[in-house]
Amino acid sequence: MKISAVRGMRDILPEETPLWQHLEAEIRTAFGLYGFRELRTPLVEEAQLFSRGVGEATDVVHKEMYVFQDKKGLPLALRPEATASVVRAYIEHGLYAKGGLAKLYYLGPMFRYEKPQKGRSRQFHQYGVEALGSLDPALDAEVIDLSSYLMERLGLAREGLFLRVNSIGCKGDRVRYREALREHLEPRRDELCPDCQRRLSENPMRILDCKREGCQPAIRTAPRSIDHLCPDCRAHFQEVLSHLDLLGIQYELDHTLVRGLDYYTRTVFELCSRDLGAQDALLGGGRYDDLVELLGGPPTPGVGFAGGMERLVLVLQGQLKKTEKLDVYIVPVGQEREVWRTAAWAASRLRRAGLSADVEYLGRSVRKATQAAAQLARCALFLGPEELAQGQATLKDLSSGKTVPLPLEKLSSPDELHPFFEPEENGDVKGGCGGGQG
RNA sequence: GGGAGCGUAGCUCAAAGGCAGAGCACUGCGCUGUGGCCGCAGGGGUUGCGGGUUCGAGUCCCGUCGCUCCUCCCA
Repeated sequence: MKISAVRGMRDILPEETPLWQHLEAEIRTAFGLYGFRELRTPLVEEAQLFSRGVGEATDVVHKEMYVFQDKKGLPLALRPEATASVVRAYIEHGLYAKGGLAKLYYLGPMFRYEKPQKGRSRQFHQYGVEALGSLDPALDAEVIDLSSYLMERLGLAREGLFLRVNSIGCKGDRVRYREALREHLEPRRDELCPDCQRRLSENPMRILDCKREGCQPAIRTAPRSIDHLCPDCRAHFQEVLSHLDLLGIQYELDHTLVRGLDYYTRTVFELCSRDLGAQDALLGGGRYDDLVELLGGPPTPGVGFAGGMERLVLVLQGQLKKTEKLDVYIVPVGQEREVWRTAAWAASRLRRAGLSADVEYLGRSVRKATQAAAQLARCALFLGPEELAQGQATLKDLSSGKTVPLPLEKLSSPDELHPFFEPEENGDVKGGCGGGQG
C-alpha cells in the first residue's frame, strides 16, 4: 500500500521552509510593532463554536467544515478559521476583565474541505490579528495600516496590490439593506443565475459578489450598503476612510464587497494581488461588533483580519531563500575505525562550540565527499590516518580553496577554535574558514 | 457541488498501437587522500492505480485516485 498525503494537504519541504520561516518572522515582527501579542488556540474546537460564530448558513461552515465526533460523541471541528477561536479564548479566560484593549495575533493551520486549486488547499495556513474592546474607527484603520505595512516589509510592490473597502453597517442596517436589495432584485429575478436566485431568499447580499456576466446589470444598479447606514455607522465609516487618507493608504470603495462570514459588521476590507489567479485575496477582514456577545461574552466590539500564507508564498516565490550552509563538513579519509570515531567526536566538539557541522556518513570517495561539502558547507575538515598521526585535521575553506592544519586539541576549546572560522580581516592568511561567502 | 486538461526515472520532458528513451541529478573511473571544467561507464521504471479492447497498450475505452485550471467560495 502506497501512502501519500491526503488530498489538499501537502508537505512543505526543506527547500521551502526558509521562505516560510522568513515570512513568519516578518509577520511576528510587524504584529509586535503594532502591539499585538500571540495567542495559540487549539486546532480542534466544538463544532458549534463555528456554526454559531461564523454562521450556520455560510459555505465555510455548512459545506466545508471538517466535523467528526470524539469517543463520547461530542461533535468536534478542525478550525476553518481562527476568529471564533480567539473570541472563545477571550471570553473563556476573561480577558475583557483585564482591562484595556486585547490585541491578539495568531499563526497556524486551518482546515476547509474544498476542491484544491491554486492558492487554495484543505489544510492551509493563516496569520491574523484581532483587536477586541474598542469601537474607535482609528483602530479599523490601524488594522488596515498593519496589513499594508506587512506587505511593505515583505517587499510587495504597491502597484501589485489593491485594497478594497466597504461598510455593511450594523445589525439593524443590514436588515434594512437586505430588504432594499430584495426590492431591487426581486423584479429582476429572471436575469439572475440559478445560484443568485437561491441567494435572493437566503442571503441577498451574497449576490453582490457574483461574477457572472448575466448578473452584472442587476448588481450594478443595486442599492449600495453605504446608503443604508444609520448615522452612527455612517460617521464611523467616514472616520475610517479619513484615517486611511491620513495614513496615506490608497483604497477603492467597493460596494459589492460583502464577505462570506456572518459575523462581519460595519467595516469590511480585502487586500488583493494582481499576480494571482481566481483566488486573488491575500488577506481579508473587518469589524465584528456582535460576535463576542453572540458567543456568550459581554458586548464587545472587535476588528481584525486574516491572511493566507500559501498565497503570500505564491506571490513571493521569486524570493526563495537559499538554505543556510553548514560551517563545517567533516570528511573522514579511508576506512580506519579510529578515523571515523574521531570524525564523529570532532563534529560533536564543533557543535558545542556553536559551529554547525555534519559528517560524511555515506562513505563516498573523498572526491565526491568534497563535492558534497562544497554544496553544503563553508569549509571541509579532512581527517585521515596521516592527520591523525600528527594529532590534527586539515581545514579547507571551500570558497578560497585555502587549507590550514587544525590541531585536534583546539576542538576542545571554543575560544581557540573560533579564530579558525572568523572572517579574515584585511586579507591576512590567518587561516581558516570565514573567508569569502561567495 | 459543476466543467476542462494532465499523470512516463529523484526532477524536466520525449516515445501519435510495435524493443520504454533523453537531458539534468545520482554512483564509479580517467584523477590511488581534496570540489567547481571535461571525458567514459553504470545504476535506476509494476508508464498513478484497477479493469477492458487488441496478436500486441505508455498510447484506445471504462472506472478510480491525484495534480492543475475555471466555476463556486474564500485566506
